[in-house]
Amino acid sequence: MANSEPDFSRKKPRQARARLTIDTILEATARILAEEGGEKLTTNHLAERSGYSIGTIYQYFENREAVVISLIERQREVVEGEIDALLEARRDDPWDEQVRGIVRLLHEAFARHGGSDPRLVRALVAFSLDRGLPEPSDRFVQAIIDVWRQAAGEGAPAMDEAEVFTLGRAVSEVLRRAALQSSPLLGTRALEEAIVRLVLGFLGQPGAAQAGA
Amino acid sequence: MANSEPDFSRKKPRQARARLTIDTILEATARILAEEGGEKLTTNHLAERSGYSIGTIYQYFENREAVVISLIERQREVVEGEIDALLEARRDDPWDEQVRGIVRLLHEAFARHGGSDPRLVRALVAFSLDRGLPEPSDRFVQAIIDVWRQAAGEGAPAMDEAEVFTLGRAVSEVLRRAALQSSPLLGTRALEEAIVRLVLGFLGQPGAAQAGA
Amino acid sequence: MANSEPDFSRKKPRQARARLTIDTILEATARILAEEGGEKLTTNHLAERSGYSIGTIYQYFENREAVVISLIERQREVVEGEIDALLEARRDDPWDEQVRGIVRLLHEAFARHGGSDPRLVRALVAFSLDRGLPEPSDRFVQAIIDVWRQAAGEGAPAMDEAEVFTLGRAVSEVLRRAALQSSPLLGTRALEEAIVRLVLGFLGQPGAAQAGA
Amino acid sequence: MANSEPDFSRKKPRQARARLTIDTILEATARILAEEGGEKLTTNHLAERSGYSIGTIYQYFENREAVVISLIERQREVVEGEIDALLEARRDDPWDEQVRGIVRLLHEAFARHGGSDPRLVRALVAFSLDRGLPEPSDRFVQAIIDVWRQAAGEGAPAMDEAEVFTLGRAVSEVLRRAALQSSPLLGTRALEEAIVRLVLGFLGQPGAAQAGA
DNA sequence: GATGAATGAGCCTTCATTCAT
DNA sequence: AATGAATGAAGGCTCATTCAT
Repeated sequence: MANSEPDFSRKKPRQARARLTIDTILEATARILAEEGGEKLTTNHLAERSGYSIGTIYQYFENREAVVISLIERQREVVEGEIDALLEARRDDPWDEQVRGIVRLLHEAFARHGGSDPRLVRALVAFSLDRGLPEPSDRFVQAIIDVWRQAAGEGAPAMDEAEVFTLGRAVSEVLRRAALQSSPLLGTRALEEAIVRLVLGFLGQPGAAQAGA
Repeated sequence: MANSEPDFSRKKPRQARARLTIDTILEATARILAEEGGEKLTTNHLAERSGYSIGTIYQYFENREAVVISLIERQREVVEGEIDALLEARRDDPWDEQVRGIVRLLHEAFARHGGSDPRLVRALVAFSLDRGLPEPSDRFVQAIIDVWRQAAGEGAPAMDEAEVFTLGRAVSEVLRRAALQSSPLLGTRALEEAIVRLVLGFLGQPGAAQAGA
Repeated sequence: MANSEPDFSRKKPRQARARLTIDTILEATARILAEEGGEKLTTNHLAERSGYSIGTIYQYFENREAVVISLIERQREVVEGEIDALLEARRDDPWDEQVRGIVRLLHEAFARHGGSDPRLVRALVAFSLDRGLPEPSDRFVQAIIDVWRQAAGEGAPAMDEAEVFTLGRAVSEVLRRAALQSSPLLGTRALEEAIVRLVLGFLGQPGAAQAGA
Repeated sequence: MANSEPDFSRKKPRQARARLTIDTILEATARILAEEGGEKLTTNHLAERSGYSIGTIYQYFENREAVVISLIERQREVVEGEIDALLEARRDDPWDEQVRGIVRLLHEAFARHGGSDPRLVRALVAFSLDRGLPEPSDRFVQAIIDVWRQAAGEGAPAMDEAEVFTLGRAVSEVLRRAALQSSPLLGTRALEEAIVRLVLGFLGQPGAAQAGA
């Protein structure tokens, strides 16, 4: 025990320090993207704004691209974590209320980031597109569908791939566009209502069993 | 009268030549974007692939960016023209059939371009995002709404801004994502059905008057 | 006689036209130099501002440099012509008055051009320097010395090369600098007096015979 | 105490290295200007001749122009330093001897640089003219005037702006022209005498108090 | 671990000049 | 005589990356 402590404490600070460095660099990256745009994200400039030297950046990231990818992954983790936690809390509401809740959560998440850092969102999306990076998983669509099927009972027809794709993309892309454009609609009750209407209309439409009937 | 012809023909060839040059350059641009990706669109490479010298490119475009913008505008014009023409032809179908028709047209347009040049679409979208360029006008949403309101009669409630935005974005972004990802769903009947379901569900949902009632 | 006329008139218009073209081009050159600076004197820009095409410019001038050299020569001719004419008119004044007159003429010439087109003067001088072009001949120094020697009589000691150089350069460079800097002194009585004092002091100094003594 | 040394030496080498790099680049710049002319001063060529890469040049100079400006400033500092030192040493000579001394110093300075690097002088002057850079301060004129006034006593009339300008320009421009033209007069006793005559004649002329009277 | 001087491929762009019409 | 589309060498400069300290 006494032995493991020193090793641990000797390592911990190092790891903690490394993590701090990485965090600082990623934060500087986000700041540049948000405030100055993707074109200003040069390694030299990143070194300057992060307070670390170029050499240090290359100590932690293989190349410039790796920094951006790392940032994207981190953003994704944060958003997914938020969604999971929020879904957890609403487990007992009636199904359409739960759907509304899910939409609201997503909406709020986008409103939070999109409202403050449209350029960051824009830069990251553009980057993802350009490299063909995968999009954040649509965990929330599955949640909506799960909620709906549970209410509809066993008899509800399965949704095919095209329907899942359509529902998922429709919701997330509407929000994303609003964020990208810094639309004044983002964060309003009206937008939330419209998206809820889109989802409920889709689920309640012929071709899908009437849920809760 | 016969005398004015020579003057005319002396100018005509020049303009025709210029137009040919511009077209060739834009085609080479599209080819590079589609086949090699946005990073390979350097002025030198474009000169090489277009068959013209760098100097010639700069005779017709102010800078590299202007070439891409020009290409985007041209693509937009083509797509909008197609949509207009197609809308014209379906004027007399029943309203939900017309909606289905509009969706199909859009779907086909995306399937055509997206299917063959996903990288081109990707590159152009990424470029548009990065510069904050305006999106192609959503003429088709208005068409859908017009068709629906005509069927619903005078009593149909007006759609608010959020609803128009949501419906328009949902349809176009679902298709765009499918094209960007080169999804195998693109062009399938299943995807078309799912989108139609999305639209009809939205229009038939409480909050909107029941059309055709 | 009747025969030569047609030939003449056929040639005259051509030559006149050519001269007009050349004049127009040179004027445009001077205008660019004066208004936009030497860096803007590109063949394309010159074509644009002169109203002639690039091809036409190359019809009359071997290359871009030749245009500037031609302009410099023309300027020199104009200035020298003015000086000669002015010297002619003062032939009978007393010698120190003649010296004053010569200085005033030079001063006025510089004030006229330098005051209005300091950038043109600057550009032409810089160009001359850069290519090592010869400076406008110092005809006026010789005039001053001639006037002085005539008054001093045969006994006046000859001026050596260094003295001629010094006197000539001193006068012309003081004026040129004033023009180049757009000095507010240029054109003032005070500057004229100071230069006259410089010249008379030089001529009246030991080492030179006292003129008119 | 001994401990502080390492920190110091860790920084020192860096600065020393940077200074060496800058010096080398400036020397290469002067060499190119002197040997090949201003047109050959391209960034690529400078990199080649300095032995550093293009990137290194841009690490220390904002752009090509900044290199030349830096060189001009350095030259100016050197010349002004020489003049100051030389003035200091002659403080006790009689006034006209002091004037002669000052002229000689200037003359020697020009003869030294101008004689060896006429193209360098030419290039730097042309550059200065083109950008409208300020001329090296005329510290020496003030020195001449100070010496003269001290000898003339309190009663000596003040020199007006035009007189100071004329005297200063006359001396420096005569020398500069000689350097620019690589005149064989440069460095000769005859030229020195002629300039001294110019100065003394100016100072002794009516309109200025007779010095030493 | 951290540093930052040095690198250099390669980018975008300019502009004098040619030549077919 | 006049045109101007086309050319392409060459220039200034950026920036991701390396490596000796």
